[in-house]
Amino acid sequence: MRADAVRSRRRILDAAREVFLERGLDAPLDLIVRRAGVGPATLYRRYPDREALVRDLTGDLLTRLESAAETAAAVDDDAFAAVRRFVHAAADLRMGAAILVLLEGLVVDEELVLIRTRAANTVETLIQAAHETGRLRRDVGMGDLVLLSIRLSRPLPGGLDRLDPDGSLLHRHLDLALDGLTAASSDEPAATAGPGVPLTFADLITAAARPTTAG
Amino acid sequence: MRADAVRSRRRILDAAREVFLERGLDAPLDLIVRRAGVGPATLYRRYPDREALVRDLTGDLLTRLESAAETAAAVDDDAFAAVRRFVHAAADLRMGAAILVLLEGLVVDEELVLIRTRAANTVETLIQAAHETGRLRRDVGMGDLVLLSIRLSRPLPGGLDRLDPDGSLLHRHLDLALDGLTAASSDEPAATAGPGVPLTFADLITAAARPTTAG
DNA sequence: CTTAAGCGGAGAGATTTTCTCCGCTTTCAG
DNA sequence: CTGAAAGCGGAGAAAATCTCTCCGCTTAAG
Repeated sequence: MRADAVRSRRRILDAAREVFLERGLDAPLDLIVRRAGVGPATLYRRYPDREALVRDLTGDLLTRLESAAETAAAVDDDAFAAVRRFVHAAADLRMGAAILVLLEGLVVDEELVLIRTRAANTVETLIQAAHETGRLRRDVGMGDLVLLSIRLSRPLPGGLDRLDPDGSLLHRHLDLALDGLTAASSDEPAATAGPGVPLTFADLITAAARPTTAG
Repeated sequence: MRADAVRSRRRILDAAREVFLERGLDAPLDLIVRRAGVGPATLYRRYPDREALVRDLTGDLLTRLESAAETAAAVDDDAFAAVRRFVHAAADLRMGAAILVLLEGLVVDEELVLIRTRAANTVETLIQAAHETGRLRRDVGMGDLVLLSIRLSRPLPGGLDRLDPDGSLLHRHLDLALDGLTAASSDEPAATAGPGVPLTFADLITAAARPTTAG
């Protein structure tokens, strides 16, 4: 693959992630083209249709996500610290794009499902370990963490993103929120949230699966 | 005002809030019409242009928001509980719409600014009281709370909203996150987030103000 | 029961979006 | 350095979407 082609692909993928997050998966490709600073032909040449683009973007993000999970598991001794690291990394990748895109029902691709499963397993292991150390609330599951990461890292409308040009506010808010997910110790009055049911990754997938076959 | 007109207005306003949150302030009015289940003429008859709609929506939400703040202040003895109640109420109203709309630069209307200021003052009082009880972290300001409420209550793309048909998950996550905003007591190991600077409401306004006069 | 206010659908006109053709530029192997 | 193949961007036609109005029917309220 030629060097300039690689560059274009990266630009398009980055732009697509932002635009899809801001405007939804059916945003005009035109916007992506403009944000990427490439000509329309460059996009259409590589991706014959919208789905091809979505597929490539998903694969890209999932791969990076999985490697983030592995890094987190390898670097931190403490399981909760590893979870924390992973959530931050996921937010940096704007995992929301991967998830929403992945689950919009477009992807039946076996290879992607494989990557997804592998990433999910790695993270699940991390979370179980954190549960066992007692630092992570038992009623907080992977679904909760994923949702948290999606919500806090999603681009905001109305220029509010200017509040956080370098992402430091995002990470600060993530840290604060993560503190709310720690298990209450016996004498800690802070945790006022009642007990609940952990949200699993499978819950997310089920929810996002288009009700195509239903009815 | 005739009863069916009142009903139409309510439908349109509710639909507009959702659509603006999902697609941004320049979403097609057509979508709003469709979601509201009314004819296009019904919208255009009441609102000659987009701005009129935005203005009415903003006023509606801000008024309700202010009354939520007052209720919270009146009902709860504990200041932190009042803040908590207010944040939940704000999320129910999808405050995000009010804020984004307010701040997208459209509103120069004196009346709206007045309502906004009144609402902000009420909330600010609540927050200061919560700071003084020592239960709310000093480095968490109104801007942080507003942002949190916006982020957690914003509609999600890709069918993920099906996870939470009745809003209970939203409130659960809010509670968890709010627990992260409590002040660390001397022997509490949970709060790992380092100290930071509180985000004020003014910060939000400044950030969102369109750089119209700039340049 | 009258009457005026309000409603929704059809659709013309304007705008936006998709997608391709083609001449110019960049990469890279030899 | 040079040639050839791969890649690029802009212009713009065709299709799709969006805006906004006219008008005959329905509903509310006195």
